Amino acid sequence: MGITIKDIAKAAGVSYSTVSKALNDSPLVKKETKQKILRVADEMGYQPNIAAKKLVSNESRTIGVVWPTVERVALTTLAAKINAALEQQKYHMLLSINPTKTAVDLFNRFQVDGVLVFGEEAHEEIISSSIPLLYYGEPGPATYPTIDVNRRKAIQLGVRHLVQLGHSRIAYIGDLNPQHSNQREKATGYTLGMEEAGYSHLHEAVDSRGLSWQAGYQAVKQLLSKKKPTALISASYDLTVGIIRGIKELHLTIPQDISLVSYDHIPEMEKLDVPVTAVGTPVQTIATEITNHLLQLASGKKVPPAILDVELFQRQSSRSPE
DNA sequence: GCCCGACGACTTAAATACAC
DNA sequence: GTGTATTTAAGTCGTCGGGC
Repeated sequence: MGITIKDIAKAAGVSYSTVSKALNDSPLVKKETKQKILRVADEMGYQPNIAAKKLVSNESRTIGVVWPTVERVALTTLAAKINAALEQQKYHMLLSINPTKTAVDLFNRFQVDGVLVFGEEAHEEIISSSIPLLYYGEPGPATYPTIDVNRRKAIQLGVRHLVQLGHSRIAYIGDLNPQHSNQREKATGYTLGMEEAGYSHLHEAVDSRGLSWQAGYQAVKQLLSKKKPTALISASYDLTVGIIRGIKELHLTIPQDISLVSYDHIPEMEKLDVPVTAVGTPVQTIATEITNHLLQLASGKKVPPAILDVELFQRQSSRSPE
């Protein structure tokens, strides 16, 4: 059993009602008394009991997040930003790495105020929840709202950028599994971008069969053993890490021998061996939008589906072909 | 199956203590 | 007597276990 306001009341020599008021910054408690109570609470390591608060306020100020993988850097960055945004609103975040249905059931039992589902894979199970759910990425059941990045437009932007630089032999490396609709969107963006530029005949999409750095490494080796594109578009940050490694091992340089544009608009792109041109929605914007949506859902409001606009952030990895 | 009490945090109204 | 600070008591919330 942890420290309760009754323990603090006893230690501070006041009633628990006064402790409650002091902890909630009530003007009905004298400044000196309030400071003393806060000091005692701090010394005793007091942490409010979320379950008890929920009984009174009917809100836990906690958001559950169904976490698909701990391996993807872009998602880890996004989760950290969401956590920071929720903290600013005095909310807490709980992560579950259980399968979606198990995690949602668990969060229902914990009575969190809302649940964010990272839809990285197709949702075959029908999830039912009395708590508001928000899906990011892969859409969930039609009854729940979805927020996503315009992935198709992002990759199209990348193709346009490379075409404007003078590239025509532009290849794409990404997960081409038709069951993953958000990955399919990126591949469609590539196809449309190539069509728009009149380069359909140069279309070269390589299935990385996953989004890990290893997948990117294997895919780029496979591609460059047969073809010699002047530019590459990668479908994710992790793939990009593997692609850079593969290109380096083949004694090619970025961007002199091959230009590179990557999906995932995250600050980590700046820190790679070669700072990489990125397309997508800035991760901070995604985090802010997701947080706003979650808090609206938690307060009982309805939110429409949202598709976030994208941008291109040019760095050293892309330039005109030599 | 129904009722009741307990759990912890919180609110509120009423009562009390104390200084001026 | 008045005003301020604090205490007391009661009630609320959802869930669970125990007693009848």
